[in-house]
Amino acid sequence: MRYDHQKIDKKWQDFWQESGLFSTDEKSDKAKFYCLDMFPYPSGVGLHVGHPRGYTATDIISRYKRMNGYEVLHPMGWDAFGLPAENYAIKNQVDVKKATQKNIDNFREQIKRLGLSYDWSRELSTTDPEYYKWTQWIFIQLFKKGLAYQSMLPINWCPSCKTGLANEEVINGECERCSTKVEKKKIRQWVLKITKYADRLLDDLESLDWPEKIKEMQRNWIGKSQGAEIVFSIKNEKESFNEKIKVFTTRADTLFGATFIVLSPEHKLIDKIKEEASNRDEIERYLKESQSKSDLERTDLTKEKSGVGVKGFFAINPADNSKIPIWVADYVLASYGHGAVMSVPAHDQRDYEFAKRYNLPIKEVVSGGEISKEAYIGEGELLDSNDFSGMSSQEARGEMVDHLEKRGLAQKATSYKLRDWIFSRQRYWGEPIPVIHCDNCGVVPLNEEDLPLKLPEVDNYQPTGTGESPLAAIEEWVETKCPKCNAKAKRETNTMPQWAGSCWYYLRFIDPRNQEKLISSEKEKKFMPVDLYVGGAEHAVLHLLYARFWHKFLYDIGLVSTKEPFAKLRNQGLILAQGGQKMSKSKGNVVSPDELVKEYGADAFRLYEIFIGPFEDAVEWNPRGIVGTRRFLEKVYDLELSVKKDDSGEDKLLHQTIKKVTEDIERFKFNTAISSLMILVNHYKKEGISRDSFEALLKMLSPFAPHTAEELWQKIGNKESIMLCDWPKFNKSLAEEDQVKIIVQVDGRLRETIEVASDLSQEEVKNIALEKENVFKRVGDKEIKKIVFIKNKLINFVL
RNA sequence: GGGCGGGUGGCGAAAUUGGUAGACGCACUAGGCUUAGGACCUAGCGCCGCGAGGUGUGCGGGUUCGAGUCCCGCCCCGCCCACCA
Repeated sequence: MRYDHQKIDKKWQDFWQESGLFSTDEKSDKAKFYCLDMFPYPSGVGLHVGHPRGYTATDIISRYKRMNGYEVLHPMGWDAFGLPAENYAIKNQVDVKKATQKNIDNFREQIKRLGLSYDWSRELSTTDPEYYKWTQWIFIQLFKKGLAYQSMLPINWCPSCKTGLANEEVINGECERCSTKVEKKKIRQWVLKITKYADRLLDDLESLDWPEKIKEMQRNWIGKSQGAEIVFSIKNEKESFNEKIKVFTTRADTLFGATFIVLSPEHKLIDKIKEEASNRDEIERYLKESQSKSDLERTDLTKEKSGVGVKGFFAINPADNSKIPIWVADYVLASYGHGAVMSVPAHDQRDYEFAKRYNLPIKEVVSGGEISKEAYIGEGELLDSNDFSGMSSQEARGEMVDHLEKRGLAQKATSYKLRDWIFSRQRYWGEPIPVIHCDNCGVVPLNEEDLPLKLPEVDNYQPTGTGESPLAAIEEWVETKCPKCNAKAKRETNTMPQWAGSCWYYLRFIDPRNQEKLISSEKEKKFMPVDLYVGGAEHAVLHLLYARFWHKFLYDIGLVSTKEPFAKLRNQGLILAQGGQKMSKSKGNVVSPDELVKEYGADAFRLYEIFIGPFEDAVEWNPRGIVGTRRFLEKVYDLELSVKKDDSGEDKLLHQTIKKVTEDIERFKFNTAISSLMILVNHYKKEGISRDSFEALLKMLSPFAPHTAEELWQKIGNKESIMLCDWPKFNKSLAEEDQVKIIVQVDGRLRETIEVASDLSQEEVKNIALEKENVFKRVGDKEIKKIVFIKNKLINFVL
């Protein structure tokens, strides 16, 4: 075998490492290009074939951009805090830190064997105290600005992981990691006020070159709706009790149809009225029942809605002062709006179902539906609504609020689905939250010069399950002095969630060893924003929203100069196991790159990773597929033996290929770029190749298959790395065809193709075409009604 | 239920503005080379048909000289969200 990939891979990987060709020159005056991968969580399983799909893409772009004269920043690091490492360590009785380091070392080796052009001098890990020092620093700034606060909250609690979870980590009522049913638990939590940034997070999406799908997911997650708050008075029969509650609605126009009020079981008013309600026991029973339900059960749409009426009390509908009943039902969420709704069964499907079940009145106030069958949620003309009757529902939406606003009973309001970010975890393996609880001073942040607050060594990472982190058991760490008054005080024992470190790592890559600051503003200005960010779509509302939030905060405190961190985002599609299943450790169908790289070489592997299908589509891994890209590389390798000494003039296909490959790289269409390189190589194999063409071919190949390209580049006598070459330019006139194939159709059906000089006129083409047997025998002496002619493409005789 | 994708050979897939459907690759078939081949070379490879030819991009209709591509109606699959008032 001439093409000894093992030797070649090693030779060039060593060369690149020593040459420093991948390191970014911060002082360069070239235009910068910041090309970033979502850094991996270094799991114990190691790399699987899904990771390198994105890494290969960014590597192609990075190498391509360097050849186009850019100073490229292309770093790699490790998102290494988090539950899996901790769980693994508990299970296998090993040291988390050591286990994590081992995983990192393994990942790094695996990645290096792929010949990816990372600037390894910038490598970082979120678990390094020199790194998390600044994560903690950011937390302190958030705290100082009032954006980090404590709250006793019924939080999502995973009884298996024994920790609180963010809303985003709860999937269908189950823990994202271990699929245990999530429970509600009230504990003290640190919360970040991401809701303060809701509007900016929403509005600035417009400016981003991101997949529309991801932007839409973020919009939905933020879930802004414009509507109104309407005030309902709550009274008892004797009218000795008089309170007011607010409800949020997007359909103020249907107010005359509000026939009852529904409170969520957690609503504050319930405590005040249940004692006096004549069916107190019934209410208590219902509250208990819904409290014991998990989120999963409460939101199960297939189940009938349940609720209980509050007897002895009623609400006043401010539209017509009618008395309407009050109900408690857990289909109303405490966490949205004001935790209470005005129920308009005629025009809301949920209220409709509820009213049907409990025989509550259904009053139609918007025309256009068939209320006997289902709720009508569309627009129409108002009915039965006093002065508003006859008005269009759209118009009434605003008018109704204006009208009530004069009496202080309503106002325009905006509601969001986005909740504040529950930021503390009752676990060990995360960044310690750098605050101290002092009896005199309250919560006091650490002095910045005392950062990093290092994680103490422990023997036991078992979560306590009491809502306290394992750190709470380390007395000598917990007991400390207040930075303000020097009295005895206790450290916060909660840690930050996994997402913390990934919220700002892209900044640290720009200035990774800065001891004084998180990032020098000079360097930040030079390299931000990230020009291209590539990773999986599964981070659409987690990492990508959190990072944008932190970035905007850092912008507000003057640390960064751009409003958004990631200018352009692309998602790689999943690589599925054979059979279309997701690859996972538990299914045992994870394909590792190691053996493939060993058997076929890094370049064949890289090529197959992106030749397999469109970059953003999910594809099934076909273990045979790599054979094709391997054969292609062997063909290229053998071409070197037949390179002709003399240059044989114009090479049209070469220039067409340069054009095609260049455009395809820019458009992320790597699969078709490779296919056109294959066509070119097949052509040369038959026709022979000149030295100039071979050099151009190698340059084009070098971002995709860098080891092979370097080796052949050297073999034909070049001294310097091919990386230092300019990207080949195509000659426009050469890239155009001077002979074209023209389709000849009769009545729209293909009858002949003719090859003629380009740019012939209709008349010339017509005459040539009509001489062809397949054409004239069909045309015969029939009348040609019309000729459709498209230059260089087609002529169609319509009879 | 809502949002976003998608449906093209045995398989992964190509196909700027409507203009040769199936490029490129895998698998397969035949022949060659060979002590041997899971290597290589040559040819073939949507379906029906010996052939001319017909037919063909989820299904049904439409626009057009011409539709994978545009319009109307339906079916199916994937992902994400989901009692958000």
